[in-house]
Amino acid sequence: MIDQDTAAEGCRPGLLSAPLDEDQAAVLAKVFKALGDPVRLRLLSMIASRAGGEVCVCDLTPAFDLSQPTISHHLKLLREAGLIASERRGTWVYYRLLPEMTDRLAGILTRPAALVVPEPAA
Amino acid sequence: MIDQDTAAEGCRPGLLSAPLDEDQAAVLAKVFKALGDPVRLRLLSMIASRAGGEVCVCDLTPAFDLSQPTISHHLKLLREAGLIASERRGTWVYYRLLPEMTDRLAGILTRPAALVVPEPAA
DNA sequence: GACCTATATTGAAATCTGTCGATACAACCT
DNA sequence: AGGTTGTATCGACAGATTTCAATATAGGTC
Repeated sequence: MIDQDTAAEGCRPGLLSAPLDEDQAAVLAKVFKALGDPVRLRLLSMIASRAGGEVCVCDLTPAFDLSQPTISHHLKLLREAGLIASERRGTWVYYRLLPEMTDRLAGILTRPAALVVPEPAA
Repeated sequence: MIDQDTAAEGCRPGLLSAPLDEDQAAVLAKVFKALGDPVRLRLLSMIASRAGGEVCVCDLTPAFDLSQPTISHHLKLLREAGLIASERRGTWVYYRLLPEMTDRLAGILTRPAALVVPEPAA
């Protein structure tokens, strides 16, 4: 499980403005690795784009040509990466996006404004 | 090598607004997989944050406790993911960021504005 | 309790990935 | 041409990842 507060310490300069140290790189790599699989990307997008903000596992599993344990495994990896959270209600388990993590990744991949236009204005 | 134009087709709704289809997921997963390694993340951030926009491989290799072929392999994966490009000048090879790809990823991970505040304003 | 359904965990097989040493290639310099 | 240096490719190996079938667990119903 990835600690939300250490995934990109403090001021978070981002990937693109300063070299990452080894610890930052190790934590970030786990999150990107979780995104580095087509099944998990589709699961995440199905969860994130669902209107109510929640999806039942029972709606996710049949969308793939994969066994139920395999889907469960991928969901676990997304959960351990801090990208989604789950809640059991009765027999069913519902997953929802943790937007803090995707927001953080988006920020990390965003160029500092000063670098977007490399030409000095004259 | 990932084609820049198919990495996220046309209007690019992003991960978070609509379910990805299998093809989009496969292409995107390759890019995220390239980011899913601490060595490659550090390489990318060293390249992206370098003032002149370019880094010589000869400056990258000694920054790691890894063999020269290993660094070369990681650079190749980042290149094939469309994240960086290389140019040979004389004996040395220089790598630079392709900001189109990181921009695209940042966009894909950014929530549509309508979803940022899920509470309707009353 | 016994039974059923939904989800998670376990254990094993096949494949993929990160790493290295050895070697090839490219460009420069005598 | 021959030698030296920087970078890429090859082949091999250890460890990780993806997947499944089998089983376990949680919660519901009868």
